[in-house]
Amino acid sequence: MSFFAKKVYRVVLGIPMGEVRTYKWVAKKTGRPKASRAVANILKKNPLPLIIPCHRVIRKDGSAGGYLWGKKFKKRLLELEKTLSEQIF
DNA sequence: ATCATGACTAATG
DNA sequence: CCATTAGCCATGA
Repeated sequence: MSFFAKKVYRVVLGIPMGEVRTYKWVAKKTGRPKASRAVANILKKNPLPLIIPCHRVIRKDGSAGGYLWGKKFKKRLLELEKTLSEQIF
């Protein structure tokens, strides 16, 4: 576990349910504004797929981006979280 | 140190 | 939607 990776996970863990952030946004929070690609690398290797909400990190252009279990599942999960968070809060 | 990889970004076609 | 080009950077071999 590198220092950079820990910061990435910590930042991603802080993304609220029903909301999304971009790889670039996460990169900037880690202090490396141009390391969006490196952020993607870290998330791909993330040790806790179900705990770390890496599905809330999407592309700058709005598309889902990649996902361990497929981008289409990623989109559905995001919509589910959005509707659920609206009902709960 | 060097090299390849990739869940990126931006621009272009 | 797809493909290419160039820039970018942590990671692992």
